[in-house]
Parts: sequence; C-alpha cells; structure tokens
Amino acid sequence: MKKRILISDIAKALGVSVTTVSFILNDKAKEKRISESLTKRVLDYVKKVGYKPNELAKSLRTGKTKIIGLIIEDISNPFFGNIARLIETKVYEQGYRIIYCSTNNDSEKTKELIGMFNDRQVDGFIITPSEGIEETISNLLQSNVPVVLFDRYLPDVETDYVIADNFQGAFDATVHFNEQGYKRIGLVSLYSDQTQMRDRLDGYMKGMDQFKKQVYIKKIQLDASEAEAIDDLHEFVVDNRLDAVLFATNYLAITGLKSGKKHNYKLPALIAFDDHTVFKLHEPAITVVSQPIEEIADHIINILLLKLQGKAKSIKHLTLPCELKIRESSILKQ
Amino acid sequence: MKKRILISDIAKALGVSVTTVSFILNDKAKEKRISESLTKRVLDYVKKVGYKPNELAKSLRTGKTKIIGLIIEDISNPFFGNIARLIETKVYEQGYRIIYCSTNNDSEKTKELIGMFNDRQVDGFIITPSEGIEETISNLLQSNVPVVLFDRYLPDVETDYVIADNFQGAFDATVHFNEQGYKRIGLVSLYSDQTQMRDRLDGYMKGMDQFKKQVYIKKIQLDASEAEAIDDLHEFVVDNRLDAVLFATNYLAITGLKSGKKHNYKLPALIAFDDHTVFKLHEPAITVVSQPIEEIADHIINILLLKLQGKAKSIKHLTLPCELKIRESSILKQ
DNA sequence: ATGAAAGCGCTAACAC
DNA sequence: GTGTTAGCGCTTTCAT
Repeated sequence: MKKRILISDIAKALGVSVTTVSFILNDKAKEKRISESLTKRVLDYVKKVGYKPNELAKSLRTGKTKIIGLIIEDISNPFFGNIARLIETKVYEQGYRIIYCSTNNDSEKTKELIGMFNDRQVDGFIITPSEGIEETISNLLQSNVPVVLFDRYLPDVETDYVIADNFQGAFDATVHFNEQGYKRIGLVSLYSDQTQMRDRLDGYMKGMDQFKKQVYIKKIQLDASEAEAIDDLHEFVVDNRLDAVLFATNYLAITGLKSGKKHNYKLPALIAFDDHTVFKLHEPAITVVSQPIEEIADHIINILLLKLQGKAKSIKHLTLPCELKIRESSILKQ
Repeated sequence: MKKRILISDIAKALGVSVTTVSFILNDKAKEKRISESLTKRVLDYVKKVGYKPNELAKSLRTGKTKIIGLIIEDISNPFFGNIARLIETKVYEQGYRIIYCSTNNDSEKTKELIGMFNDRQVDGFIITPSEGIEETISNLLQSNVPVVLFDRYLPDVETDYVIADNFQGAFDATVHFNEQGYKRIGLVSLYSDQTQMRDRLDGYMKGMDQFKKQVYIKKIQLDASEAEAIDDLHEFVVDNRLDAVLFATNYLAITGLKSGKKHNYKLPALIAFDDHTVFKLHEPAITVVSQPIEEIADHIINILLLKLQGKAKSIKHLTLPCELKIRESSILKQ
C-alpha cells in the first residue's frame, strides 16, 4: 500500500510553502515571479517522486472538474459511437475528459443521467435530447451550465445545437429514387416527434410531392420488439408492393434487412440514414445518407469550449449538409 | 443561476446541526437513535428543496467515489460494447457508476488511462489488459485497488480475471470444420501474445492435429491498415486454396468479408470469434464462436463488488465455456 | 439524542 | 517572491 504523496509533503521536503509549490504546479510561477531555480527544483522533485494532485480536492476547491458529460442515445450504434470517439479525442487535447452514458431514448433515464452528471459537477454537457426533457435542459441553462445539443434539438429551448440537414438528406434520397425510376417509394420511420425524424419525414414528403407520387409511410413504435418490427416491415413492403424504401435510421434499415432474411422476400431498393458496416458489406451494398460526422464533432466541441471559457457571444444553431453515398441498393436494374 | 443548497442550509432552516442532518441522510438515524419525527422532518425538507449532496466533497471526505473505471479495448466493437452495457446496468443497482474509455490495444494509452482514472480516485478497475502493462497493474494491486481483468489476462500478474474458454472455442470450431469435411482449413489471427489469441491459436492447432491436417496460419499486424489486411487475406486464402477459415476476432472476420467483396473471389467456409450483426445478416449467415457475455459480466461484477467490500477471500480465475453457433457459412454443401 | 469542530487535499486572497 | 491561512462541502469523532 503505497502512500499517496501530498503537496504538503513536497513543500516540507523542499523547505518551501505549499503556496509556492501550488503556484509552480499551476503554471503561475512566472506570474508570481518565483525564481527559476526554485521552480526547476520543485518541478524536478515533483517528477522524481511522481506526485499526482488529488483531482477531487482540486475540483472541490476550484469548482471545475474538467469533465464533460456526453449523454447520447446509444453508444453501441456506430453513428453515435464514432461521434463519441471523435469528441473524446478532440476534447482530450484541451485537457478535458469525457464521461458518457446511453439513454436509449428513455426520457426518465436521460433526466436521471443529467442529474447524476450534474451531481458529479461536470463542467458542461453534450446531449442528444430525448423527448420531454425540455424542463431538465432549461434548468441546466438557468444554472449557467454550458450545454450543446446534437443530432436533434428541442424547439422550445433556446440553446446551442449542431445537427445535420435531415430534410435535405431525406429529400435528396427521395429524388434519387424517383430519378432512378422507382414507382412505389416508401418511408420507414419511428413514432417520434424528435426533430431529426420530423425533418426526414418532411424531406421525403417534399421529394414525393415534387414528383406527384403517393407516399407510403410506416412508423415503428420506439419500444417495439425487433421481432414485431421485422414482421411489420415485411407486411408494409409486400402489402404496398413497394419497389423502394427509405429508412429513417440505420437500425431501422438493419431491421429491414433482417425482415428480408426472415420472410425470404425480395427486398426493394433501399436507402438508409447513417452509414454502418453492415451496409458496406451487404450484397448489394446499401446506399446511405451519410452525416458529416467529423464536422459535427468539431463544431460541437468548438461551441462547447467557447462556452466553457465564457467566450460564447451568441447562441449557435448549426445545420450541416448530408451526403448521399450512392451504392448498389438504389440503382434500378434494367 | 440557481444557488446550490448545502447541508448547512438545511440544518439552519430546520434549527438542527449539520451532524444530525448528515446522519439522517446517510441512513444512520436508527443507529444514532435520532427521533423518528425529526428524521421525517429532515427527509421531507430535503425532498422539498431538492437537496443533492456535493459528491466531490463527499468523496474527498470518505475516500470513496463509487465510480468504477472500465478500460476496454474498443467500445465500438459490439462484443465489448455489450459487455460494457451489461456491467453498467448491473453495477448501477449497487450504487456504483461506470466511467469508460477505449485503449485500442495501445499500451501507452492504457497506462495513461489507468493513471487518469486513478487520479480521479475510482474505487476499482475492470480492464482488458493490453500487452506490456504488467507493471502498471502490479502498482495498482500494491496500492490495494481492486482490479478485475477480463477477455484476457496477464500470466505474470496475480490478479482476478474472467475469460472465456478460448482454447475450447477454437478447438470446437476446428473440429466442426473437419467433421463437415473441409480439407484446407486456415486460421487468421493477430501478431499478438495476448492470452486470448494464444489460446485460440492453440485450440485450432490441437483441432488440426487431431485430424492430422496441415495448419495454415495468417497473422495480421495489430496496426496494419484495413486495406493492407484486406489484400493479405485475399492472398492467404487464394494462395493456399483454403476451403475454410477460422477468424480469431469478429473484426478480422469482417475484414475477411470485405476482402471477398473487394477482390471478388468466392469466400471459403467461415467461422468468426464473437458474434456481430453483420454475421447474422450476411448471406450466408456466418457461424460464430460466441462468448457467454452475460455470465462474463455477472462474474466480473460479483468479484469486483466482493473486493470493494473487502470480502474477497481468494483470487479468482474464471474460465467460462464458449458456444459454437452453427449457421450457414460452415456447412459443407454437397 | 444532538452538536461542535476537525480535517479530507487543494487553491488563492492576503500578508509580509 | 514567499508564507499563512481560510475555506470548498462533507463525514465523523468526541463531547455533552
């Protein structure tokens, strides 16, 4: 059981005061005009004995933890996983650390997680908001805690957010289907009023309207079992004799693929929102509406860091363009 | 800017001392024989004003953070992601929280993360050790910090671990290939001395020896680019005219599938270690050696909780059986 | 049964 | 330039 070395131990050993050591350790040696020789002596000693400050005590004193709470829908979804990874590395360079948790889009769990992170005094939040947490977020903002939302936003809460242009993404996909000559084009989405879902729906509608086509829309319950969803999708495609389907999320599309496999029917042309390994490997490879993950992560961090430094002048609403990555699944075979 | 309410505010408002409030809040009312009426009065008031203790101060005082550090190879790999999720929920019920980070099997990063978590005073660690961190782990153990390793272990460090029976898993897969009548069965693994890789290799060897078959082994560099690996695998399969391949990890198998797609050659029969959505959806569906994820998570937590409570009597080495989930990719077509 | 006060390890205002 | 010390919010010993 190695005993942890304290700042007072260092002060004692070197015959100086804790203040001096503290100043030196916090890069205030210059500012406080502490002699270079002493500075060096302290730093050398610190390195030699491997002193590590107690971050808890530091945080308690300064009120800053240098930790950012990342609250996302589902860490095992590669879309979120990748953004989390990017955020983690970028923020690391700035001396911040990330703690993250998945909400599974459950608003109770989200509220609880926000509360828990707040208890742990995180310096700021990055959140994919689930529905019904407007008040929780407002409280955060009132307490002056920096918050950046992403992937979706809360129309009734005035806060910064970074999202993809979901409307345009869905619109482009729908137009692409139409241009390929598909006749009966459906959309699979969720029973959810979240903005990203609403915008994707709107984009699809607009695209269909433009070609004066009838829309076919299937919404899945957020809490439906996968087995149910698989059967529902089969029915949706077959009953409506669809020749093309746009899926509003990557996991819906995966469910669609499973449905094809289970019920052994010929899948229509497909486009999915958000890329996934499965889509690249699938035979045929699946066309996707891909969000600019790296840019999203960059913007989230930039905004948050500004807020953490108190330098944010105004509230930022960023909408970044999506890219339609055309692969085999949406090309009409003659 | 809502002001945070403190324990002293409560004491003042109710005309009692902070000690009393603290006792009540920490479920010591009975023990300290505080009157039921007062207890109730305090609890009601606490609820009314929504008091939340400052966890930092608490931790500083008690030396316990109720946080467990989970350090795993790659959070975006569903095998690890799922275990993380299970551990998170199970530990949550016990009042512990998890903070996690990915090492990407980089030993420097692992060491740094362990150090960082230690600075933040996590109460215990759950780690998939990368190579070369024996000393770091030993230091942890010397400082009496509870540590449980999983997925692999460090032969030179005497600590608890929970792993799958990798030898048996690989052996069963190899036997299955042989029984199906495959002639030229290869193994794709990594240049890594980690125990799980070594055991899978041994299991394959043993299985091949039993049938007196020649082994074909391809090892990929840990840091090889995916593009290189794709080409290497193509070469390996084609040059050796393999009709069956066992992949030592799920991502190696995915690379194998990509290789088939890129080079457009007929894939041999396949078995992968650790399941993945891709494998279920693939045409043909891919046979896997599946680890008992839930049991692994359970055992990790049980051991860790015992250690956290100081009740661990002895060091536990647990090896749980793998299951061969036979799907289409390993069935010999006549 | 309840309260006063020390102290966890650190930072920083203030004193010299 | 450097040291003394209060205090961040909490738990817990000791006293009453």
